[in-house]
Amino acid sequence: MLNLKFIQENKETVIERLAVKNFDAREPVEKIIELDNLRKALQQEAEAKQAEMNATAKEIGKLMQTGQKEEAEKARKETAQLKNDIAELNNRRNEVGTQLNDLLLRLPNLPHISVAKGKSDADNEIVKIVDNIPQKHADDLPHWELAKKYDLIDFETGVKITGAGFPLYKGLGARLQRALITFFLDENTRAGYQEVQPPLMVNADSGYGTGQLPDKDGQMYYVGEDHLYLIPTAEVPVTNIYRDMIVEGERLPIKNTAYSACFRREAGSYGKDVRGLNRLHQFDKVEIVQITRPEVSYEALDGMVKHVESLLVKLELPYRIVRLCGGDISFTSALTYDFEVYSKAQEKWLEVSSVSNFEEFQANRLKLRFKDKGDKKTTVCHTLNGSALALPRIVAALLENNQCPEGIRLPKVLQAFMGTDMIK
RNA sequence: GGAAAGUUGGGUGAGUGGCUGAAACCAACAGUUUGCUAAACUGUCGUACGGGAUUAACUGUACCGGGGGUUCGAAUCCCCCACUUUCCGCCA
Repeated sequence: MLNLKFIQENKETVIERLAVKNFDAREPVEKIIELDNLRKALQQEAEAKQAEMNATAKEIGKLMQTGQKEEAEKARKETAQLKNDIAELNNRRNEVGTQLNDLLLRLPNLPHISVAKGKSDADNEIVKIVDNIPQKHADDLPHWELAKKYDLIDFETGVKITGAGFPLYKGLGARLQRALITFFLDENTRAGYQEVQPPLMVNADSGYGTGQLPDKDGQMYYVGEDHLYLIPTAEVPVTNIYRDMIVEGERLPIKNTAYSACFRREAGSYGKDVRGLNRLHQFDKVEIVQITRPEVSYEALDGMVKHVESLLVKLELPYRIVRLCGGDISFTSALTYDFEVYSKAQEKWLEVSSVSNFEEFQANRLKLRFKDKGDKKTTVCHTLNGSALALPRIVAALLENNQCPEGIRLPKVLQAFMGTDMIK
């Protein structure tokens, strides 16, 4: 959520910058300013009357105590009109406040100044691409066939148990999941991220805190009976650890990493790129989250990008780093780098990580601020997160790229976890 | 699923209608004292939204789980809801 004062003072900038995200903000922004001004006026009027009311009430109290019943009675009668006025003013203010808040919640984050306008992922800028892109051989198999051949993943049984998009991992396939999760968590911990294991369901407050609600309502699985949402990413519970907090400045930056299963309904995204592991309703991911002082958040973002890159290097996967254009960047993000790995048999780039700086956007909703020792003022933090990494497409690329006549070679860093250097 | 108790400031915890934005203690911060440490003492010590010239002093209002009500006046009384804890039941 954008800061109201900022919108007031930078109306045109807000509209221009949101246009980069292909979001026409003129109408909502003007409405927001109008409502905010109205709210202030109503507040001032109501508070002035309330102050008068409070003073009268105090007086009545004194009169009663000193036994001046008649005077008290007289004063009491005078409060009736005030009371009505205040009630009416407050009603109007609440109405205005609700409308205002609703508009604010639906306004996307401003893209960083460096973000280019663009329509879709076709306009993203490739900032780095490695040069060892593998060539497809005629007899290369896509990962879903390799998974079957080596009995690693059973999609059909997943369908039987639950439905499409819920694969059953088996044998070395299951072990590979465990190996990757452990590897990622170990690497992230070594890089200074404290490991946490969060709940897999969250309440609505948490959903609003990180911006999934109301924007992504309908994309999350909802457990109606208990009003809980299955998390689409560990970002949600982990970032919400710090909701409604004023942290000590010296604790920053806060760095957390968490493994979680992730659940996504993916409503409306059928038809394309859904084969095998490319798109699932349930998948495993290890996430990294940072909470920083505003002035260093872009440094932190660079650090996270470097870190994620190091994971891909260690896994010996061909990758590229993409800087998202305005049209492809998410509702909540100011700047996002996507990591994609090349999957040889599909001859396709697969997104495996998205590393974003949300600046104040989430922190405003979360009411996440910090205060330095001896300082009176609180400052809103910046929040960032990234996948490090999402498993399914990593697995897809590992299987496809490392297939050879003898089986599937495993990168060195996974061999100890897997107990073998080759899936046969 | 059944029953009971509870939800107050960073923590513990007092407070059953006006003098309570909230005692006391602890923690924290600043200072005095001190050869150093410790102790002692003094002071400061919530947040949000307004006003004040958008950075001050100062000042208004709100906030004691959330929402509504009674009242001139509510942390305190009433209603609804959420959550937490404990006991019983069930169960990994």
